[in-house]
Amino acid sequence: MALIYYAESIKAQADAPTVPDAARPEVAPESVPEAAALAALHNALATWFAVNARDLPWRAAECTPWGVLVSEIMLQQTPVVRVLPVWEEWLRRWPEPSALAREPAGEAVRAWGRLGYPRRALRLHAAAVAIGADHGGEVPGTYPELLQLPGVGSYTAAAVAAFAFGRRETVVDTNIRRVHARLFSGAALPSPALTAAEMRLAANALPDGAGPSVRWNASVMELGALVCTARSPKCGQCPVSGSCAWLAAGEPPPTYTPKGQSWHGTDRQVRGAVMAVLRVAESPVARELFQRAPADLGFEPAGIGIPLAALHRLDSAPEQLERALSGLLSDGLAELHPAGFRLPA
DNA sequence: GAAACGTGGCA
DNA sequence: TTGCCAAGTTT
Repeated sequence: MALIYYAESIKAQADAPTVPDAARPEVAPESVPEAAALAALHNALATWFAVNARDLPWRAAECTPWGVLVSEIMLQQTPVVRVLPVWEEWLRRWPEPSALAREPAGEAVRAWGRLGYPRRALRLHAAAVAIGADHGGEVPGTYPELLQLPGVGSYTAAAVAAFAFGRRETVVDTNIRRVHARLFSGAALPSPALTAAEMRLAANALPDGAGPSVRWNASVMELGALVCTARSPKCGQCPVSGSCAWLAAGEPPPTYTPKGQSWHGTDRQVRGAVMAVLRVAESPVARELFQRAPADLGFEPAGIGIPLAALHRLDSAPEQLERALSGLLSDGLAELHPAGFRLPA
């Protein structure tokens, strides 16, 4: 499968600068290497990427911008291996934005399956509707246009403009942040929140020219995913370990401890369990079914079964269930039908 | 700027 | 087993 990043004819060649000169600080806390050393890094990673890049379907030359957009939304906070089968099914079922826009939003949520953060499915559906209304059914190709779409933030807008349209953009995701932190800044991990200094650093590291910049963005991201990983990085396999500030500094430990996301016993867990029920339910689910164990009902609710039992094993307090249900309603992930709760129709 | 938002695999 | 972590966005 040919990767788009090697194609001679990148779809667009826009070279808009991503950071205005006025935004640059007098002194950057960390900076990229001088031009010759930076060019050597560009070449080293391009060579490494040509050999080691994963053969992902959204990187294929024949993948449409819509396919890239769907992949980028699905990949937000979600590992590649879990996205792959769902992405294939979505693109088979909805090969273009208009196909998805014609469906009820609830179908998008149902097809989202267990990818997590189901509001992404809702927003992707809304994005498909907006693409039909504002862009003639074609995924827009510029950063500001993409940024207007629901569920598309600064990372996704830059990624789609770069990887689907071949534009020179400052793409900064968690992988790129980590590689930059180690390679340029000598830190084990990036700061908890993305800073303006990081964006300047990333913009300064970008090679000139659309094609090289796309290749650089993709290869740094891939290096972070495969080699320069958060835990136990494989520095022995790293093509730029000789230039790594973190290695040169003796691999200092992180200067902060990330706060873990709590899960057990949270409203979030209850929301997830309720959504698991609604996704498999064949008809609206009465509130009573959420509150009483299936065994106590004296019958097996049609087409629900195991997810409902899982919900009851949580044994959440009534007010917690209530918070979850009302939250899902206000988020548009569920709606209240006379017969009970269901996915949005 | 902090907090909320799913899910499952791995150490 | 518990906690970390994964191609972030929104409020």
